[in-house]
Amino acid sequence: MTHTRRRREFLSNFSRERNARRGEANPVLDFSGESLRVRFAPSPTGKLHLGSARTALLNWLVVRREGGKFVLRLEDTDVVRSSPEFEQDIIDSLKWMGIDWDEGPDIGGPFAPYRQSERMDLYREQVSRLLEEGKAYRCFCSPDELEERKRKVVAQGKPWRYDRKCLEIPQEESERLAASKPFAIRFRVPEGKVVVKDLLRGEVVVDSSEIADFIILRSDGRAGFNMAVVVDDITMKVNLVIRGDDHLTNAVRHAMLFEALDSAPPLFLHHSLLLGKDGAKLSKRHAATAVSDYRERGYLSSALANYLSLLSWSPGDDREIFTMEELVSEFNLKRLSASRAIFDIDKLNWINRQHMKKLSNDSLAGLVRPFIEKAGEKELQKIPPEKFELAVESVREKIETLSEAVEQLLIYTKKPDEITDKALEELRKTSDLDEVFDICLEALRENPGSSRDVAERIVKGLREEAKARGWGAKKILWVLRLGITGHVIGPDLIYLIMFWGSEGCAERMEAKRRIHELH
RNA sequence: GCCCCCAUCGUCUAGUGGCCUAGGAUACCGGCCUUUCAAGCCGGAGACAUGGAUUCAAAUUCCGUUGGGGGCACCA
Repeated sequence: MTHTRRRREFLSNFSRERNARRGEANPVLDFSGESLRVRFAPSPTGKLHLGSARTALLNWLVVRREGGKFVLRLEDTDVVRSSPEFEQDIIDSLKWMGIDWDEGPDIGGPFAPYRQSERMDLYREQVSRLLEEGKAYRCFCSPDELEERKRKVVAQGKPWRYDRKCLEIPQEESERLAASKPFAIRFRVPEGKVVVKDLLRGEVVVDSSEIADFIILRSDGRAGFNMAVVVDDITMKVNLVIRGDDHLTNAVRHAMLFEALDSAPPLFLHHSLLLGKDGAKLSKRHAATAVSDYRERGYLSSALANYLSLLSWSPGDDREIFTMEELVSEFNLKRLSASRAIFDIDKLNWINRQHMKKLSNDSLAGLVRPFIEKAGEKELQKIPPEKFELAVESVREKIETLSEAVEQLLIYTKKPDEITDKALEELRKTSDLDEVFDICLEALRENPGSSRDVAERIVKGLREEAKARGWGAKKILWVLRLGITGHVIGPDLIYLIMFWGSEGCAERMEAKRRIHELH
């Protein structure tokens, strides 16, 4: 595991260097008195993706653990694909997950605005500066021309990279042409090796000849992504950039831009990407990808965050279930792994179950209720609160998500005489059916009420009755279940009796016996 | 194609040269429990990609190979 070694060496060098300067110790990160500033910068071109949520969570955990500020910045320069609805989804989803920010488009902050679309002048200013300093140049090649030249090069089997045609244009001519011809501005990539300091991967060295002169200002006057990001990270004083692996090569461009703008680059951490079962970047063809999808499906936010945190990270012991608070105190960058992470819904389901287990019946019932309303189950909504809580308690062990509770609870809305074919069949093949029915009804009538005691007494009594007759307990209890619910599966008998009361259960059994002629 | 990143059970991971006949979790299979479905408990199967090198000793260090991923846009 090369990465482990490199990361640890780098981390220890990093802290040693800093600590020596300050003369004090900090276990992981130390910015020489500057406070930590991290950012999460999604582009509102879709709902908050699980992978982005993981990035946001990583940033949040680090900053809440180490102290510092968390900045939310919207990278909405793509006017066509960006939309306010997606922006809202991102904000709602982050909040739902328990991720909060100290500065952002909704709450402002000392470096506002926090939407790139509102910062264009700032970018143009810096682009002009680069242009004046000869670190950038105008490119008059039209998209069609570029396409044409690219096609020719590719046809010869050579890799295409911008050919610097416009770099040859003399300064005066460039300025003259600028008045009459549309142009974009490209960054003039300097020669030499570029080093990206990455907390996870050590120092990544790339020769700048690998990088083409990229666009920093489009011909329509909008700044390019790389330029906007760098100007923002400088002006917002971001000193740690945690983002996906897919930006590692961009980091090389960014490092060059920081240098060109006379700014120290932040420290980077490029985490591995979230992948689907087949190993490709997680996308809709693998599973639902939006955080809001999981919210709607009845996952607990704490479970989703817990699961996401466990990809590429472990506490170093066998513990796996953490609340958000526990994650903040346990999370440590030193234990983050650089290897890939495949999304596994089974594990998420299990973790969700573990989180639901920790909830009281009362809280769980409260969380289930909205799912019933959304499902439009009127009958379930009519159940009075105490009964509802009881009903939820009776199904909680059976469900993996909150929404699954709805279908499980439906058993409590069945009419007294309703029965499934399967249940009828089971009853009809029971020997001494009439007698067993009578035994059940008698036990129910002799113990009126709906308390747990009553329910337990009834079931216990029926067990003894079966034993006395030399039957298995199943012979009687199976009929009791089918008689009360009309279904072959369902909650524990104790709960059924408590829910309907022994009188109610007796009525339900009689209704079925009469209407379906069970003898 | 070029550049970069990654590589332990199907999946998530523990593992920093001897505690490793590789540990845990999940999923899977079997058993127990049991009125059903679950849950729970017990057990089983299941991995160091590969070839070299260093070393008394390598999952762990180094090099090559293979495989996977990402990037190479007037997208972000």
